[in-house]
Amino acid sequence: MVDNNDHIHLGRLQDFYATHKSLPPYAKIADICDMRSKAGVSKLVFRLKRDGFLQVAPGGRLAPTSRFFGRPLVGSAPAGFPSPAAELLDDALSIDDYLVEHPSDTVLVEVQGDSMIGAGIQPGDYVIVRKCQRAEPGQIVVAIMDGEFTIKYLDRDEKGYLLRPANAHYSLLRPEQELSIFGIVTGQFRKYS
Amino acid sequence: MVDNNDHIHLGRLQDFYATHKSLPPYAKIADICDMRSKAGVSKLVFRLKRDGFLQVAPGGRLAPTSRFFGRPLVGSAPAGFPSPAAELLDDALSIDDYLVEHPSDTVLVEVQGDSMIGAGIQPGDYVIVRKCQRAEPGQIVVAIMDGEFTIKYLDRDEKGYLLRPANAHYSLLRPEQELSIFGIVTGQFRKYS
DNA sequence: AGCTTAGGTGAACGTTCGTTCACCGTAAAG
DNA sequence: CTTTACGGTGAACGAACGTTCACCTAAGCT
Repeated sequence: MVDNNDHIHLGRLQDFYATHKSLPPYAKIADICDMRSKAGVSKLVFRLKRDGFLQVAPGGRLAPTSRFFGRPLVGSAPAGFPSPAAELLDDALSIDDYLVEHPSDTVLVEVQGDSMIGAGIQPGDYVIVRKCQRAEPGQIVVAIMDGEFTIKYLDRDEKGYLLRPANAHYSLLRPEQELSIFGIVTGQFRKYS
Repeated sequence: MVDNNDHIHLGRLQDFYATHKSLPPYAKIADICDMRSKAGVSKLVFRLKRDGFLQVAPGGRLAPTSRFFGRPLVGSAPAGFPSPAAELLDDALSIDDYLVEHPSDTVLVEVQGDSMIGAGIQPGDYVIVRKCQRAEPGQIVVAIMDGEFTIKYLDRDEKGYLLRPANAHYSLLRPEQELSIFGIVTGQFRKYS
């Protein structure tokens, strides 16, 4: 463990980033961390980079790493007591980052109907959809039928593609002529009031 | 509505930010957006600021606004064709903000087991848990039994509280003595590989 | 046609950036 | 009691920053 004040400085930076979604220039960091010289900041930044909290993004700007975000992820620890120490699992900074890999061509669609209830997709849920025309059998897709969105498994048999609901009360859909795919379902989320 | 290419440029910036958690300097933005001059970027940034996608953080750095993160929300529009124009209309929301109302006492728990499959909560999903000791019957809670997390409906009958799975293969759990509630499930999300 | 609007270009310019250097004070190690 | 290591200081400096300007081109309008 560290015996210096870097974790305090880091905390200040985390607060700033949480508020402004951006890291300030060195002069402002000095301000935030009660330092009086940019040279001190330069050394601080060196340490935080070395320790894996900061990195340099393309273009040269300072950027946070995944380690910069203290994110409470509690594992379903099978044994023992759920300790806060076991929280830090890596790789996702926020739910947004985890669910949306390509923001520019990703949209949300609200689920209507219970045709996918067997796949854990309920009415009122939102699905995260990456817009694209091509999809693989087995994927859950948003297709356009009769001008409406419909969410189904994409399947194919010897006669061609078909849309399969995850609900025994619905039947297979075989597109009349051409199947119009709006996008691929890459995620799903739901909120309990 | 816009008739220019700014939403494409914005998309590039969103992708960059999603990857690097930081906005690049103008020269790099020009690079990203296939522009050849910083002057063009300057005008682009002016427009994106005017339209509420960007702002200037303390220190003078460019920073995203909440609108920058808003994901286009495509309704299950019953009529008409889903036009890209309809997407950009203001129904944008940030998944984080939507799902997590109280960040300071909210944690994520990975779901293990299929005891809540009937409620659309599958193994591998994440549930958003607001830590608190009190819960109401009917809510989905994370309880601690034998040192392990367990996700169940909280119910109560004339004999007291009990934990009810959403899976016919599991049976009701009546806590031996005291029921230890870790938190209330306020949301759920899942990612498809 | 002629005019206007709007996005983009390329160069110039003053400002600000982050680095570097010698130096200071404290605290642990020899 | 030195010595060393380390975080921070203050000034100086070249490089990079974002703005500004005149100009270009294409599209829309009358």
